[in-house]
Formats: sequence, structure tokens, C-alpha cells
Amino acid sequence: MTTRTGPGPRERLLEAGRELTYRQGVGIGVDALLKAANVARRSLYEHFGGKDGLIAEVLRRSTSEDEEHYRQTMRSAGDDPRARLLAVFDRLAEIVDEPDFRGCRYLAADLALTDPGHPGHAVTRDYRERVHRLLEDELIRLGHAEPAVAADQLLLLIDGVMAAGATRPRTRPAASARRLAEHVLDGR
Amino acid sequence: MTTRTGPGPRERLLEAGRELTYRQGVGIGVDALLKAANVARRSLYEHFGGKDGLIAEVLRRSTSEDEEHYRQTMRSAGDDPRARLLAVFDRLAEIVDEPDFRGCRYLAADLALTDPGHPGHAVTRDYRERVHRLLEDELIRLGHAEPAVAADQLLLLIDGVMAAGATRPRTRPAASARRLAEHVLDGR
DNA sequence: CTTGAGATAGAACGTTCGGTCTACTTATGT
DNA sequence: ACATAAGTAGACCGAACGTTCTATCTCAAG
Repeated sequence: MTTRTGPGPRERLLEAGRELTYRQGVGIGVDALLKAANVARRSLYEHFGGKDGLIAEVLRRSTSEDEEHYRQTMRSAGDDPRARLLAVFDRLAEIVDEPDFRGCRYLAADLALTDPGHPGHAVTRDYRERVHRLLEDELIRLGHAEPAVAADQLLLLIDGVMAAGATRPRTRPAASARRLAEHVLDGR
Repeated sequence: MTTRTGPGPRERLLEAGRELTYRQGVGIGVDALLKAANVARRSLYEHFGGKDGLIAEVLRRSTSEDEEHYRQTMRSAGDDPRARLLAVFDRLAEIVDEPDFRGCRYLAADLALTDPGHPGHAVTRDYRERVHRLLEDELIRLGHAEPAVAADQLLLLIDGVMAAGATRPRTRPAASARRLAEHVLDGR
């Protein structure tokens, strides 16, 4: 008989952080995090050194998941690079339409974390680089003349979809962006 | 001999709020606002009822200025609707390149103000509607087939520029967006 | 000159903040 | 069985939060 041992406090903190920092922003209080995670105050400081450490780790884990999410979305779209890139925008349409979509958590974190030295910034910067590389690789396979610039443009469209999705949800921004993305893919 | 009377406390509070809420976010403390404005604590509550009232008024005034800024930018670009719309993106390039550009203050406010009932949200929603109308009017004058949809797309591009400008400043996002905007204007 | 409105200065309220610390309990491995 | 490590519970710290309050000052209108 195995002792019904669920996820440990570290895991529960990361999950609570993921949820609460998205819904309430990174300004969420330590008390609220501890209560949601059902974890002793001390455990937070043992595992993460403090609130900033937890937030950075929450962001890091989230970026890993989201990057894998990009890869999975493209994988499901087959081999054609064009189809794989456009699939990203189709998936974005679903994400933005989810009832509790609250915008891009990384942009929100960057705007909310006033201190430019906060460890969270390095995490989001890394993430954007990785996604850029992901897009650029597909554009190269597509034979695009300026894959780096085109990847910048696709990233800009993705951020625009997230922003519009958070502030003007009824305008179906992902569909708009998809059409513009097609134009980007068509060349330069 | 006129008594050298500068702007009153109300004006000083609005100016300090404009500056500090942009640089530090709407989470800025009341004490910091009072100190920057050189205003007595009481005056804030007399004039604005509280911090939330001040923030809403700061946002309201800022939207007025920004809307006028859009109009001025278009006015300077002459009569041709196409040139007037593209001028917006040229102006965006300058704004995003300013050394202390920190992203779109309205998106930042919407993401930071957790309470959906905060009066600031109504202000930003109004502003987006007004800008949308501004763009749509030009698109109508341009004879665009779907002016409302195209205005949505231009707004998406503008938000994308702001986001990319805040998070990936070296990628010249406004230039990228301008090219996509041309495509939007071209058609349908 | 007087009055009253508007501003300033600042104490104080209760709450919440992030972080530290002590004491007790639980689980694990030898 | 016992030792050790890890987790819980919660008091506590100083600081900052938004807000209310009293007291004093300034100045223009009556």
C-alpha cells in the first residue's frame, strides 16, 4: 500500500504560482500563493529563496511548456513549413478565445516587473529568442529570402494577437493576423 | 505685479501621475506620487477621491493627448488617406525608439489593474474605440472594401509594434509593421 | 478686517507586504 | 528504533500600503 503522496510543496508552489500570477499578475502576494499552494511559509524560502525566485521559476517552467506547445502545434500540422507556421495562428485563435484568456503572461510580467534586474526578465528574453529561432528555422526550410526579418514580423503579429485578444476580444485578431502572416510567408 | 502662481496641486498631481505611472506602473505608491507632485496628502483625496480616481483621470487625459497626437500626425501627412495612415507607423518608429519607451501604457494598465471594475478600464476601452474610428474613417476615405476589419488589423499591428518595441527593441518593429500595413491598405 | 475656502504638513489608522524565526510534526533511510 | 531531513503552523519584524484625520497656513473676496 503506497502512501498517497501527491506533489510536494515545491510542485504545489509552482502550480499555484502559474495560476495566480497569470490571473492576478506578478504583484500577487506571498500569503495568497502560500494559501493556494497549501504550503508553509518556510518552504517557499527553502525552495526558491523568496518571491522573486519563485516568480522566475514559474516563468521559466511556463516558457518551457509554451515552447513545447509551439513545437507540438507545428508537429501536428505535418511537414510543410508553410502549413506549420500558419498552424501557429490557428492555435492562437483557440487560445485567445478561451474564456479566461488574459493576454501574454510574459509581456505582462515584463511590464509589471519594474526592476530591470529582476531575474524574470532574463527568462522572458530567452523565451522570445527561442521562439524566434523556432520560427526562423521554419522560414529557412520554407526558402524565405529574409527568414530573420520575417520571424520578427511573425513575432510582432503574435504579440499583436495577444494584446488585441486581451483588450478587444470580439475582433477575432488571430484570423486577421493569419492573413497578414500569409503575406509574410509569401516572401519579402 | 502678478503673483508667480504655477500650476495648482491638481495639475501637479496629474503630471506626476502621468510620469510615474508610465515609468513605474499603476502600482506606484501614493506617497511617491505626493512627493513627486509636491502636494499635500489631503489634496489628492479632495480632487480625485483616491488613488484610483487619480489613475483614471491620468489615463483619461493621456488618451486625449494621444488621440490628438494621432490626428496631428495624420494632419502633417497631408490629405491622401494612404499617406496619413502610413504616417502613423512612421511616427510609431520614432516613439518606440525613444530611449525611455516602456510599451503601451494602456495595455500595461489593463494588465495591471486586476479589478475588472476599476474605472481605468472604461477609459482604455473608450480610447481604443476612438482610435479604431479614426483609422476606419481614413480607410473609408481610401475606399477600402472592409474598413472596419482593416482598422482592426492596423490596431493589431500598432499593439504589436508597442509590444515588440518594449521587449525586442533592436528589431525595428515599426518598419516591419509598416510593410504589413501597406498590405492591409492594398486591399481587402 | 474678517471670513472662508483651499492648500499644506503630518500624525495616525488598520492592513498588507516580503521575509525571518522558533517550535512541532511527519516521513524516510539505515 | 532512532537519527535526520523536510514540511507545517504560526508568531513576529519593519516597512509600505491607501485612507482618514486634525491642525496650521495662505490668500482672495466681501
